[in-house]
Amino acid sequence: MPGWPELEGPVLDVAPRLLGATLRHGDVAVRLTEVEAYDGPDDPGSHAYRGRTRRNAVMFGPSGVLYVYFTYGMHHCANVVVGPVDRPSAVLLRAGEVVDGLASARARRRGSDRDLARGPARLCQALGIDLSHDGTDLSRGDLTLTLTDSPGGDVSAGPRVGLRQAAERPWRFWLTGEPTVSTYRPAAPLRRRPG
DNA sequence: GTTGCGATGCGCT
DNA sequence: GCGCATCGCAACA
Repeated sequence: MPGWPELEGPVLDVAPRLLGATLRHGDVAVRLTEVEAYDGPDDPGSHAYRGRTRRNAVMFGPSGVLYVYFTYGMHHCANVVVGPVDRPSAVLLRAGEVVDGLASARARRRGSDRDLARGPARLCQALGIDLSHDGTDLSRGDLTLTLTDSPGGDVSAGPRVGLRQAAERPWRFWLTGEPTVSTYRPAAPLRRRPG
């Protein structure tokens, strides 16, 4: 199947081009301000690094599809699938600015407007995205991605957030100076519980 | 602004 | 069983 031509290139090229794009679900729209690249077969930090499983299956499909996963027992995170079929790459949507449907987004989340979609799980919450949206084609329907020619600002790059594997790769991209970009927190070593 | 830590359930070894 | 592409809250600066 065709996929989405603008998203077919290498993930490191495509990821920064998603900055400034708009993800809309129903009446809520978010302008993306921070994203992170995952390059399946060569990336120890990627869900697809160890091959295809039930969870990561949509990463192996056509570009322009949403990959949603559930983590920490309570949070959802959303990615845009990128690259050709069988190259399981994706771009994690880390943060954005709510540009439409503010009332609906506020109803789903507590906190300041700036924080509504600041962080990958918050972004999903503000947009009402969950596992039922895994595999959704973003080119049509109720959940859509609209690309932009210009991100609307300078792009910065730096280390990925929250990973223990290959976090040092500078594969996180954000719009310089945007207040909605999530605060950087490196992955912490796990402490073993006593007993 | 920062750091520390518990919540909570599923995917994977 | 272990670990997680996280968050919110408390405490501190």
